[in-house]
Amino acid sequence: MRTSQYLLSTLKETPASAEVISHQLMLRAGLVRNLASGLYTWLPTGLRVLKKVENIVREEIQRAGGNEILMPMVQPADLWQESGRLDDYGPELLRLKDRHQRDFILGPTHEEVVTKLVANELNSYKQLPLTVFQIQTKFRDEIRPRFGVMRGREFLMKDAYSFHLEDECLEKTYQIMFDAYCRIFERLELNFRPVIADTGSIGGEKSHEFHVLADSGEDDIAFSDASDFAANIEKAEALAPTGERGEPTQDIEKVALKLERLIKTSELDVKTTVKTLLVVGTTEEGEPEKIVALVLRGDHQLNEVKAENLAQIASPLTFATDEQVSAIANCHSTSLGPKGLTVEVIVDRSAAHLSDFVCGANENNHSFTGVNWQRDCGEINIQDIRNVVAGDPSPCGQGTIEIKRGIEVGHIFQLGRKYAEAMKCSVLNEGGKNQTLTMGCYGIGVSRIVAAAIEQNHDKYGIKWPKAIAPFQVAIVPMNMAKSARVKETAETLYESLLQAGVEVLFDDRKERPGVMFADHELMGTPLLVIIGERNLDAQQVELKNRITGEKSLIAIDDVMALFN
RNA sequence: CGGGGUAUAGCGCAGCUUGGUAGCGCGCGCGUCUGGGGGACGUGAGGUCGCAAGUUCGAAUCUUGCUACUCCGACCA
Repeated sequence: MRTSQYLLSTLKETPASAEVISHQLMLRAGLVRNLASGLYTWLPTGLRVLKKVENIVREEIQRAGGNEILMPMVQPADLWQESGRLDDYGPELLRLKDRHQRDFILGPTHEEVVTKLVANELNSYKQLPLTVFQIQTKFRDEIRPRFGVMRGREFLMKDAYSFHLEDECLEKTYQIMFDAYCRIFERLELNFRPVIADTGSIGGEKSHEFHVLADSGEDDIAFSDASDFAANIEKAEALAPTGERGEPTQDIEKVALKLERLIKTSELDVKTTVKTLLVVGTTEEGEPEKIVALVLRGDHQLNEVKAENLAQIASPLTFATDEQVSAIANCHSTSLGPKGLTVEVIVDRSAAHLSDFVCGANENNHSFTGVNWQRDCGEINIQDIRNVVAGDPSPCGQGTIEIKRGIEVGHIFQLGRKYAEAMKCSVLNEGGKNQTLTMGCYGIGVSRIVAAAIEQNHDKYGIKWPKAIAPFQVAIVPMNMAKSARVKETAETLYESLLQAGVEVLFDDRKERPGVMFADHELMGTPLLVIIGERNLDAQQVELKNRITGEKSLIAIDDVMALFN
């Protein structure tokens, strides 16, 4: 490709709307342009990268036994009614009507369609196991699109689905996919970690997320410093403190200060206090709303996913209103404490291990000191409801927890029979009886990977693409070609040879000054520049510059082609 | 959806407080010089100041309403 024919579209200045580095560089290097919130046009350079990522994903999923298919993006709402997700999925699901007023949705994922397909196509256990996948545009009406293509509303996703008669077989395919995912991210040269994950709205039993480590990531990942253990903080278990809880040594005493003031004004260690949160509990139909108290050590944070997963607590997690708080405790939420509450009290393991602790007194601006669970608070339910923090013992039993930020680029699930049952997806088994299938599903955010790769590979000059996904392998940068017939001829000849050899080459044939060309190619992250100038032509040499290492070297013109064999 | 911010040329911004000829830098066109790191000089093109209504002799500027974008929280590949 010649730059004179190419939509280069680089920007010297950073657009004000871009916050994270990958978004800034994607705009500056001319990879994408914004159309509306969360919607992006891919320009030639961006599309080249996107296609390369897509192809690596495709190759590895095919190698893992996947059959590529393509399902419609527009799906009948009936299908989602059948699986029960039409109501469950919420406003993220974009709903639309056709000219006959029939209800449709824009596909955020394809469990329904694929399960229906397989239910129709497969009759016998002999056809199992089966894995199908597609690489296709998804639409999710995100509450807050941000960070460019990192969280767009429309995005390119690889979604694979596997079908099995028995769970053991699903386990095997799950492992094959897990390995395929590792190979994909290794080929992309990304610094990634598979982590134990919550299954979220897709549902199911076992799940791993694949995270690219980057400070701009939106998830917290908990790692062990001594083993392979890694989990999304949503799912990382906080172990109960070891040893026996201390015996009460103090009498309970009321202090005329709220907890917050007490911590600020005295030597009181926040780790000897507990905080109490009131949330909405689950109720049977017709019952009045129920409130549940959650108690955590003062320095710990509530893990909302863990709380939601408890049977007593309504999902999504909802905090009690000020009115509900005063109805139950006759005080502000800042003076709540577990002693004397009439609602169910769920206490985090660490809070439950305290003795002689300090808490709110359920009376405005008053606290208790010297409180003890058994003696003062009666029946409590002990659960793991907090976020792990750096320094906690790892739940795997080895080492301590470290926390890093990650970008979720892949997620694999063992779905089990949830969708197969709802969509009546079954085959005849060896005994000639109908048997419902069990399923796995495996997603990769293809467009998000492009942004994640930039987050991990850039410097002050621009993008430093991993080799496998650079938009061009090499750029030819002639010095003052307009004035030097020799430079022009050398550049043209080399360009033709590279094209012949099937090398992805960008020939910068613009009448630009060298600085402009260098800046553009460094911004775009082309891994190798071949610089052709009068200076070296007498010796029949050209200069090579490596974008990643910054190394420059001279090489004989005749040896350039050998670099690409 | 809640809470902030912004909207003036392709991009980055000033002007608005105190109403009166729409500006700067980059980019873009043309010309000359220059030619190994976003060069210089000259000369041009490009804007119904987000939209609508109001106040006023007069609105980018004041008032009201709307819309879009964006940042912080809940959702997720």
